[in-house]
Amino acid sequence: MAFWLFKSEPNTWGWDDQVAKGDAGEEWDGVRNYQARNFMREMQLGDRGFFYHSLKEKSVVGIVEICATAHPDSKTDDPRWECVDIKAVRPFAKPVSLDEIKSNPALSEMVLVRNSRLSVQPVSDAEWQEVCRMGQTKDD
DNA sequence: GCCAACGTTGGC
DNA sequence: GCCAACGTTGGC
Repeated sequence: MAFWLFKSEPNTWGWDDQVAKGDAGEEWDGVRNYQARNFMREMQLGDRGFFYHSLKEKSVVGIVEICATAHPDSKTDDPRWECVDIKAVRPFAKPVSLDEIKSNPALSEMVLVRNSRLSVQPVSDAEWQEVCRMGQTKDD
């Protein structure tokens, strides 16, 4: 299984919106960046991801699961853009802030630290485990 | 609200 | 195909 990170502005599409969609999940639409799209094409059913709030919060707030693999983005007619569907799995007991991630040497190579602008990112196994530990949340 | 970093666009 | 100009993102 692979791990990912999805970034969103909470006032546009936040964790609470994602939870409201339940197990049906929702398209991760609106991505207009080739790197991010290519990562979504690699995603498999059952892969897990972090849900990250940018701007004021700057924290990983929960865990999501891929519930549909890449398909055309319904919000555009441009065939270049695809997206996956994700559903909320569980919130973090304790949100993990960007500051905490940056100050943890084990996470210094995270894409979130290296390239803060990429909205869909891969996360390594070790990083996944570490951030889950910091968030005091089991991924099962 | 500013600005640095990055990606995209379009003229040549 | 290069590169300058521009727009967007997101941390500060």
